[in-house]
Amino acid sequence: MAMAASTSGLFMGSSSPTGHSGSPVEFSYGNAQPMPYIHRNFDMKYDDMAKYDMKYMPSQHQNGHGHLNHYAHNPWSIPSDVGSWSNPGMTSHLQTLHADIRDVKPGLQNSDVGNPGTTLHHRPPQHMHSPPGWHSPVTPTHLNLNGNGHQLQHGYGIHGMNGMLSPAHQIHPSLRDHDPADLEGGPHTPSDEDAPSSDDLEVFAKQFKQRRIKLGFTQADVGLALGTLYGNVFSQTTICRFEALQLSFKNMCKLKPLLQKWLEEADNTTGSTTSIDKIAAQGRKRKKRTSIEVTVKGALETHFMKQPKPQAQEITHLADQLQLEKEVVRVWFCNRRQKEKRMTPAAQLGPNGEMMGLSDSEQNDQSPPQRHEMKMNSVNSDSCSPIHPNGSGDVGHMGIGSMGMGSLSSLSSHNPMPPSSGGGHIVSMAHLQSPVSHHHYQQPPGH
DNA sequence: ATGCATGAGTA
DNA sequence: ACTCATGCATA
Repeated sequence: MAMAASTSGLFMGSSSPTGHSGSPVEFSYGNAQPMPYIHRNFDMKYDDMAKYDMKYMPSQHQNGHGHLNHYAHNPWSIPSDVGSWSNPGMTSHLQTLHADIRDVKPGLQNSDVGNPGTTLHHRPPQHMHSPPGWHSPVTPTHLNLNGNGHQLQHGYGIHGMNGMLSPAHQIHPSLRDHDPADLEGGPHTPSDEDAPSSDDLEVFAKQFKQRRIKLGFTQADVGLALGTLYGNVFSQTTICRFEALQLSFKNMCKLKPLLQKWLEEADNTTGSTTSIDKIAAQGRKRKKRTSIEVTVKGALETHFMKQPKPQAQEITHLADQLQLEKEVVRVWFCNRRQKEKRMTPAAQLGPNGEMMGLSDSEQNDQSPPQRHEMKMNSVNSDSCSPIHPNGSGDVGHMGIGSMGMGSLSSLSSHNPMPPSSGGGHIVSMAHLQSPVSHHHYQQPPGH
C-alpha cells in the first residue's frame, strides 16, 4: 500500500516553527474526527464502556496496545541500537523495547524503502507539501503477543529495516554526554545516560527545544520522527511535556536518549529526505472529552484538598452531587493526583529558598483552581532526589530563545532509580508563578 | 499547552 | 482500584 510515499516532506503536519508550539490543529485528524488511533487498539475490557454507551468501538484487539506500553513500565529500557546509551540499569529491557517499537510503523519502513540510504530523517521546513495524511489505512501490524500480553514478536523490528539507525555521527559536544569510557561491556562509568540529573535533563530539554525549533520541526514532527527512527512514536503532547519538564523523572530519563539521538540525526542530516508515511490506525473511538465546568471543578478541587483519594463511595456521591459520571470523577481524581505530583508544595519556600511547610498532610486551605502549576517535586520519598525547590522560569510561555530557566534544582540524583520503587518523581519544576496559595498535598500513603 | 481519557501493570 | 505513561481533543 503505497500511501503517500512520495511525500518527502514527511510529517509536516503543521510546521509552524513560528516559535511556539506546533499548533496541534493541523495535526492530522482534526478536531472533529475521531480518527484512528495509532495504537490503542485493545481489547476493551472496560465495563465502563457500558456507560459510555458504546462510544468506543473496538476494532480489533490484541493483547494490549502494542508498542510503547510495556516499556512504559520499564522505563529504563532503551533501544540498544544506540550503543551510546547503554547502561547497565537500562539495558535489561532493550529487547523488549525493540519489540515494541516495530509495531508502530509497519508501513513506514516499507514506504521508505525507496530511500534506503537515507537516515530516515526528514527535512521539514523547506518543502512541505501535502500533508501526509495519516489517513492511510494501515494495517495494524500485529504483534504477536503471547498470552502474557508481552512482546514476542518477529524480530524484524527496527533493526532489520533499512530505516533507522545509522547515525554514527557525533553530536555537538554539548550534547554528547557519554564518555567514551563506557565501551566494553563492563560497568561503565556513569554518565548522563545512566542517570541524568535533573539539571542535565533540564538543560537538555531546553537545548533540545531550541535546536528543534531552529531545525524547523514542530513537536509533533519530532514525535513522529522518533517513531520512524526508533519505532517509538510519541505525540506532540509528550514532546511538549518533555520540553517543559513535565514528565516524571523516570520518564524524562527514558525519553532523553531518544530525543538526543533524534537531535543528532537532525543536526547531521544534510539533505536527505526521507519520506515516510505515517500510519494511521484504526479507529477506535474515544469518549468525548468531558468539559467540567469551573464551578464543578472548584468543587472537585475542594474535595481533593480534603481527600485526594476518595473512596469509591465518595466518588459516587460526589459524582452524583455534581452530576457527573462516576467515571469522570474518578478519572479526574486520578489526573489530579498525577498532576499534583508535578505541582509541588514547593512554593512554600521561604525567601531564602528554604523549604517550608509541606509537613502537614492536608489542610483546609486550598488553592483556588488556578492553573499554573508549580512543579518539581518528588512524590515518593523513597528513592532519590532531594529536591530543591527552586522554580525558575516559566517554561511554558517563553519564547524559545529566551528561556530563562536557569537553574532549577539540581536534584542531582544519581541513580538508576530502581524501577521497583514507585519512582514517581517529577523533575519538572518549572514555573512558579504565584508563590502564594497552594496547598500542599503530601499525604501519606496509608489510606 | 493542558484537560480529560485510555490501558498496561501492579498492589 | 490505583499509578504511570501517554495521547486525543481542545483551549
